[in-house]
Amino acid sequence: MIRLFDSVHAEVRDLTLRDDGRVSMYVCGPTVYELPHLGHGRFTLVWDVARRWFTFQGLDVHFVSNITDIDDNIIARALRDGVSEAEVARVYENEWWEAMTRLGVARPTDAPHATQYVDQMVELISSLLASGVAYPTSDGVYFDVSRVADYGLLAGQPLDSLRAGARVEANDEKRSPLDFALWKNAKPAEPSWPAPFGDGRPGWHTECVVMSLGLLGDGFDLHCGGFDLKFPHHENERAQAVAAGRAFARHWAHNGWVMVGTEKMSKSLNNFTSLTHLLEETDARAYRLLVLRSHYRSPIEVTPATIADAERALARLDALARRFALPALAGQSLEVKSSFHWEGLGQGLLERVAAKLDDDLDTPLAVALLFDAASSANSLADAGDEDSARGLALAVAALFGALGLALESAGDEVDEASAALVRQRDQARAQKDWAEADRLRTELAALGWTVEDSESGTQIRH
RNA sequence: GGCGGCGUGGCCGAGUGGUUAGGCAGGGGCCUGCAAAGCCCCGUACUCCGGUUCGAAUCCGGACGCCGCCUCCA
Repeated sequence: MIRLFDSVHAEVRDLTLRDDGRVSMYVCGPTVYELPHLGHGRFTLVWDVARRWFTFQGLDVHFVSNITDIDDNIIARALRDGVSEAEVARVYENEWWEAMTRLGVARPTDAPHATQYVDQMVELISSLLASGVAYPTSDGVYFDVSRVADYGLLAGQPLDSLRAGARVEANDEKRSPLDFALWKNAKPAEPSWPAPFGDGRPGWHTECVVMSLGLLGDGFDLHCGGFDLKFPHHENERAQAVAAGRAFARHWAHNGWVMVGTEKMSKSLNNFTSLTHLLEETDARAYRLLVLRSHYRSPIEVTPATIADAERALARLDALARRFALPALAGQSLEVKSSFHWEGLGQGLLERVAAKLDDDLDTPLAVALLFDAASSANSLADAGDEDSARGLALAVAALFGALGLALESAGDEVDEASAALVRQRDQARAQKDWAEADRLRTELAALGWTVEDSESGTQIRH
């Protein structure tokens, strides 16, 4: 049984599924109007890991994550850049998938676009208007939060105290400052869609509720996203579903944010670092390992120092992969437990790691166990027990693969000039000409190579 | 103001009422022609003040500090 912290109940509880053996999960995706930042990288990695783990454990996962391709920010960006909204969305959606590919985040089963669900949004809004839960104003259609009895469930506060702290500016036509826009009336030169209650475009909260219910159906299993979406976004999604008489998510899970120093990385603080930029200069696996080494609900700091730390830890794992010539795993493919052979030490490792991951995705402890196992594998091999060592190392690679982290056993490509130096060095060493051997090592080092001697001769890597 | 989270050794970062988290960096050793990689050993930490307990970093109370949500945000 997989257990997960549920944001509504504020405790770890069993992940009970609507359909046995199948998980339906929705993760709020990006609004595509700029390059993805580190926070996007965090949440996609966290939920990619969750999805991969569920899959590894034999569950059939239906993973939906949307692309919001119409919204205020996109319109503003289009105006600034002098291009169409569709063009802004196209450009930044491409950047998004490019970054996801580099991060090794597997494609969602479905990645719906908001603009392709407008008809269903109009339908929902019409029904909410008909039942009196929604009301029109001069600039759009709003949702009356007082009509949902348990509004505030996700916020963990009753409506009154939420209202008391409301920072939204007063709007005479809104019945409550917490009421939110379901539909924004068309403005000149802005994209709009026809609707019986007036041409316009959908509000953000309406997009996600329609897409999640549309693709996963009523009472789907798990709704995920960053903590900052818990309220008001997820609260408002849920409110619409409840008002429409539809069962919404059975479980809610939220991930911690990325910190910049002591502050949260966020739009309003304008302190975000582009994920695209990070991936241009570092091994994307380092970010994944950094994410895996802290709990998904804790905040993390992503800085050159923490990334470098992760890169050095990664080097240790790659060295293990080279030593045992472990197969490359992960990438876009999702691993499944049953496709590996588990026995002996590997079986024991699997059981211990699985116990941690099944318990609220405790990746930091799982990773600690895997590093321990890596040391054991090396130790066993040093002691001459190659079979046990290799079995354990294979299990380590399989489990990292399950989490989407591919260990690299392939050496770097060696150019002919460097290869010639390697041959010369082997010759010098065979003749015990240590001075020449050391000279050649220095020469290789100057070309950026780290030299390692082995039974099969000089090996070099970057 | 309401609600929630956090404060761990040089750094990152877990965790349980009593026994080594793990990684990085550092020191010593083994291995090596010398290295690299690997292995072994080493730090005895938990904001502060009370309390509960045979025993608390881990439970309770308080103080201090920090952060988040109640606008947009992953």
